[in-house]
Amino acid sequence: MDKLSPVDLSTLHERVYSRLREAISQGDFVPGEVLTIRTVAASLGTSSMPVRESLRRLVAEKALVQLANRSIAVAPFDLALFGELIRIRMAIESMATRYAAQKRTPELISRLTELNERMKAAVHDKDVEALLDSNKTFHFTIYAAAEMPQLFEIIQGLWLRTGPYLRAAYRSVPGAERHFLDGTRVHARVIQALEAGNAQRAGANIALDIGFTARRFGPMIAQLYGKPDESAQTTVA
Amino acid sequence: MDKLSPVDLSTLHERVYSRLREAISQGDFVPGEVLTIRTVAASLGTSSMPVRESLRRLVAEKALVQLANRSIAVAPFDLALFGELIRIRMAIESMATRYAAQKRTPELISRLTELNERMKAAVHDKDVEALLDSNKTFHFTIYAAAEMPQLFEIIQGLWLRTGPYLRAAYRSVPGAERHFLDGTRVHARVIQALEAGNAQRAGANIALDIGFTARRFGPMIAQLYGKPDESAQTTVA
DNA sequence: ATCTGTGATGCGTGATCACACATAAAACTA
DNA sequence: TAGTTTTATGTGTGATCACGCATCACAGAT
Repeated sequence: MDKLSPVDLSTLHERVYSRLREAISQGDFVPGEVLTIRTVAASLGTSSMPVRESLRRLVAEKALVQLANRSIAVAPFDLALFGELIRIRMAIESMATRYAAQKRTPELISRLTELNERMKAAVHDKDVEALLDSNKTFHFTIYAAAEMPQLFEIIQGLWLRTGPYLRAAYRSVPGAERHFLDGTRVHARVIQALEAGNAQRAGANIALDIGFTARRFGPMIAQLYGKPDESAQTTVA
Repeated sequence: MDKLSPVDLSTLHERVYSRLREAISQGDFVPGEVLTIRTVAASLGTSSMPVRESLRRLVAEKALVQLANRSIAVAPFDLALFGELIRIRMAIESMATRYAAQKRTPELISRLTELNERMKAAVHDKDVEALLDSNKTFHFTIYAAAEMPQLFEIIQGLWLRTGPYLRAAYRSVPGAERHFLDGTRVHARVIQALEAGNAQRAGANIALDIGFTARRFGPMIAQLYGKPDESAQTTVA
């Protein structure tokens, strides 16, 4: 009687959480959009209880923010905050890369080169979604190799907060693929440094990768999703 | 008509959250202890609803863990995890210190020297509680000076997870004050480096401070709170 | 024309309940 | 007596409801 595959025994609020997290991560919501419990519950076909807990968890992870009204909204874009997060990401992700360099294996190198090839192909095909996915996978493959689960989760939290903006920018900037052609070159240098066991150079290039894309798309994001006053300033200036 | 001070408009689950967080941070619970919703609710005089949300938030912040049974417990001590958190703390907090060095002011230097004097006095008085508080305040005064709120909150999260163990160790190790005599000396070097604007040296000394205390008390914690198998291994070895 | 009180509506918050599952004590069988 | 089944207790989960607060539109007053 072992014909039965194991049933999904996750709780409802876990599934709701995953769905919401995925949606936020992919930039499906516009920054600042208010999420009401009842509405989300209705559209997901559940009661409000699981939605409440999911929203509160996402607020704790700072993917969502709680307004003074006590309503919950997608984190609005803030250029200063974005800049700080990028600086933190540069420091933390290059640290993870340095650790990964110490634990490198031939398998890691070959997997990374393969992922970078896939990314080049996505650039050629102008397939934005595949591009973003291969880029993300490339980075997280390195961070996983560091074998520091806590650090890995911190990085995941940071991607959850910066990812949506970058995805939105990529999608709306015409010819954004060109930028990633340079990205694959930086990735190649990362692979090279990892293979040589040069932790410093590998980490520096990861930081370069992050900082470069942020500088390239940051102002674009501010224009897309900036607060009224910010965009007003931009328009005036 | 400005005689009226603003009333407290926090929600119940926020207050419950604060209470629990404070209790965890001070090591009032023993690692691994199971917290049942109904029990906590009863002892706090509320219904289960605010407790549920607080517990879930603390799980999201990894101060508590969710067991396979779905019950929620205080995070048990795990030496490998503790070691990783310390390594992360060394990297991140020294980074924050380097940023603080760039934004140093005379007021910061004088406040830090004052805090360090208070810490010396606590060592002399063998006042463990005052010792821990002045130490924590010293560190966070530096991190606040970096003016990177997101980084500050990440560090707070890391202290929430390593703090309880260290506090417990300090309290149970006889003559733990002696260790902090060395701590004040390291702190003095941090102040010196900050005053001189030597970001690298300031950061390195903060890392030294963290790593040193962790190495000093880590094994002690393992013996106090380690899992049965771990402590058995320790006893055998 | 501007400001202010009033009502309606929608939402978050917290209490309560029914249910399912886990654990362990108790009863039963071999 | 040892192993197995049954029962009982307790706990998390999710649904539902009552309440209070925030927001907005509208009407009346200044």
